[in-house]
Amino acid sequence: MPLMNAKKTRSLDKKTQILRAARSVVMDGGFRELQMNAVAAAAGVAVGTIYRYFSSRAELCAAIVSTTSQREVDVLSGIAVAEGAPSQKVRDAVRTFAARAMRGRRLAYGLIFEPIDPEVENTRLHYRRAIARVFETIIREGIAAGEFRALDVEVAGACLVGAFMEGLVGSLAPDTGGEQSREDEIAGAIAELCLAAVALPGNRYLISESAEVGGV
Amino acid sequence: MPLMNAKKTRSLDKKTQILRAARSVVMDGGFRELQMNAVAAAAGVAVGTIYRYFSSRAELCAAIVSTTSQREVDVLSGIAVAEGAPSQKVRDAVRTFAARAMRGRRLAYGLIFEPIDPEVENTRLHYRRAIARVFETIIREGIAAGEFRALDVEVAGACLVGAFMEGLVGSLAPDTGGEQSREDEIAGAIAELCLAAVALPGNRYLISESAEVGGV
Amino acid sequence: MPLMNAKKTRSLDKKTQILRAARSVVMDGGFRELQMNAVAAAAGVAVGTIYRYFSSRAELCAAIVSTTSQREVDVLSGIAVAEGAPSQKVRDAVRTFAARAMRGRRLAYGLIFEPIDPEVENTRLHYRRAIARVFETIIREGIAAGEFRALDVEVAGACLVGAFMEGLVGSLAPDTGGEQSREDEIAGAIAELCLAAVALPGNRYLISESAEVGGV
Amino acid sequence: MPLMNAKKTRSLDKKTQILRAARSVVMDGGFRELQMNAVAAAAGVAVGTIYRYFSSRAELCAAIVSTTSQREVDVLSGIAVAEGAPSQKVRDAVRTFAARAMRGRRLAYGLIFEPIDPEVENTRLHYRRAIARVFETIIREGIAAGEFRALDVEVAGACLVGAFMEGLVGSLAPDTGGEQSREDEIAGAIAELCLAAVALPGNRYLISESAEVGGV
DNA sequence: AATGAATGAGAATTCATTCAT
DNA sequence: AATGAATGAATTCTCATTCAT
Repeated sequence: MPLMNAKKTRSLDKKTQILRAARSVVMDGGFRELQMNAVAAAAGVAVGTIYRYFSSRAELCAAIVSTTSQREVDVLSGIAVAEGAPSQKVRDAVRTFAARAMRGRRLAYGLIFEPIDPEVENTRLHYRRAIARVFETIIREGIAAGEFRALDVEVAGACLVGAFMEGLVGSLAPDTGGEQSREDEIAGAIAELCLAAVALPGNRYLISESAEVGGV
Repeated sequence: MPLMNAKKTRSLDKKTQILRAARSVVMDGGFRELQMNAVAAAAGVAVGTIYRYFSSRAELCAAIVSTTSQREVDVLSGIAVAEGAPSQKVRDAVRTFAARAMRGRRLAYGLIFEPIDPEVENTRLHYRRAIARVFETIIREGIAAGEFRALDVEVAGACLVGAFMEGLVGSLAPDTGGEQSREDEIAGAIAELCLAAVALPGNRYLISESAEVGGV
Repeated sequence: MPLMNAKKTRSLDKKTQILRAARSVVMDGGFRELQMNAVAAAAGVAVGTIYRYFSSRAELCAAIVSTTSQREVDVLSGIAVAEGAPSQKVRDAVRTFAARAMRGRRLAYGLIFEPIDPEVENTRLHYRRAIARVFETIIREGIAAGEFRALDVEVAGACLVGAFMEGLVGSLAPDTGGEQSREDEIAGAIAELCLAAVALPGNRYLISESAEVGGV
Repeated sequence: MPLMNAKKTRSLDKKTQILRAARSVVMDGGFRELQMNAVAAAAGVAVGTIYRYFSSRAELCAAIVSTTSQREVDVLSGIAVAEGAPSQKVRDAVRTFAARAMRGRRLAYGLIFEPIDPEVENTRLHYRRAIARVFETIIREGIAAGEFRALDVEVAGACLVGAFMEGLVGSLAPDTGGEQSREDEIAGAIAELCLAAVALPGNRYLISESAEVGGV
């Protein structure tokens, strides 16, 4: 039993190791660069070994999408179900996602937007929807709490995701060289914009006009 | 002279014919499916014929991006420079883009988001930025007119593009089967959300709260 | 009749025009660059027109080899049958060929050496042999006249051709920039070497040892 | 360690196997016939396998030129630096080259003369020059030893290479069917001619006149 | 279980040749 | 007779997948 556990552990380790290598390859060059040879080299294993753990390239892609996205979904879900005002949750969610996405811009982007392989499309869409759904939850709560307008929740969820993804990792700031303050500033601006997109005009969590005028 | 015109016209026709076929291939399967054989088959010409008009696959991709995007940029620019309140322009731009994007969802989406080929990337980014810039123009005008908040214009432009692209052609409504009214409804909701994202709380162009509450 | 003549003349003109264009293309880039489109462009005619005069690319190649080589054969033959000492004829033949080959180095070289197309191989070999045969004639005459050694005439003919072709247009002097004196000098050196290769040691046409030692 | 050696040996074997197959393809039809499919078929491997060992067709060509030529250069160099009279070295070099070139006529010829690919041209010219240089070395030594005339060494080197290559594998004796005595005879005749081309008239290594007159 | 050499289907591109105008 | 657009076979190179060791 301990032996089998050891084996299992070992196997899991190797699988993880491959998955991490694959992820780092995608971070550098997008899914286009996810070639089995490259992953094998990065993971320090043979190509054949990858196939012991992933039955095909498509499955490896799906696994990357799945595990990476799930982590984001989990983090965001944590924010969504916590105590606090929905308005503040929108802010937190966006800023949290921002902070995580800034490292691994390419991967984050690919997960949400880049069409990879017809076979992986379902997985990708699944998690993209999942992320949108977290926002939908917050929005729903915000509407109930009288902080947000009465929106079409699905539309709003998708829009928020699109807005901050494009704001964060899209055409904007393709590489600020890791300048932290600028990234924070952008993340903050995006968060405010997302909040404003759904908030009721009178929402007290909105940055007051005067403050903003003074601030920027 | 008429002969040359005829020739030229013919040539253009064939080029257009290939371009259209290529576009339809992309609409169905994304740029990944843009294989020369497939385009040739779709256009009803031989593979070699494509190369008379486009020197490489990359150039064909770029031509698709370029012509299709330019049309959208033009349409949006027309809205941006017209007379009228910036708030209304945001609405119009989003709704116009929506109406156009609904046909050719996959293509419109691909043009903005899908990484294609390193060689075509510049073209794609160029037009993506161009579309964002149209919105920046409107936003700048809106700030000056006291309708919008004092935003980071670049950030806001990108976010709006992301928001409505994702809202329109992303995970949402992968195919409503062309049900017009539903599509209009969504486009309207997105437009309001985009406007709210940038508008000053007191903006008189915002749909009044009461009306909205009653509406959904 | 004059009309038909005119036509015929025109046709011949066009054929010649194409042939010349083709030759110039080969001069620039070797037979590898002899593409029908390139020839058509250079000749100022349509591709299809080439096929009215030459049934295939191979035939066009053959025609280039044939006409160009025949001219060289004729010139060399003229030297071979003229009055004079065989020793002097070797010198003259080499120097004459040299002068002609220097312009159109690439073509001259290609005619003798470059394998083109299996279909053209026979033509090429024919003329290559023809040039060698001219030298064989001179060599035979020189042996009879007691100026040359009793050589295997065929071997000697081939060697002389190889020697001066390689000396003239091969690795040596890839481009002297048209410096005439240097080219003449090389041609002279090659001619002496070729003569020495076949001459009897006591041959009075050989440059005297003392002169040479002093000269170089 | 033995394992790695075994691996390495195997790899080398396969690379060699491919290289040999490629060489035999060139021997049959020149570099023009060196198509990846043909080589794969001849080597009994898949096309992709070739690319494991040679990154491109050009590199495969270059490898053929390089390895084959280097061997010839080495053999000739051995003769050039050995003890003995320069006159005898010229004879030996030519005869040795002849013996080796007779097998693989087409390849030997191609290595020196056939333009292959712009990318491979440098490699080919490098070895062609290298072979010429070996002869230059001998010639220089012969001049110093008072056996050869005071020649332009570069010109003479090139001419000798051209002479014996053309004599051996050119238009002459396209296939004697492997009749050894005839081949030897030709090689001998070429060697004498090459020697005479550079020797001083009184050179005692030259076959005496009387003997020769009687001989042929 | 791990390896990595071998595989070969597939994709882009070229260019001689044809043929409707 | 001339045109030149169209053709498509041929060729190089790639990379996911397999399998003997």
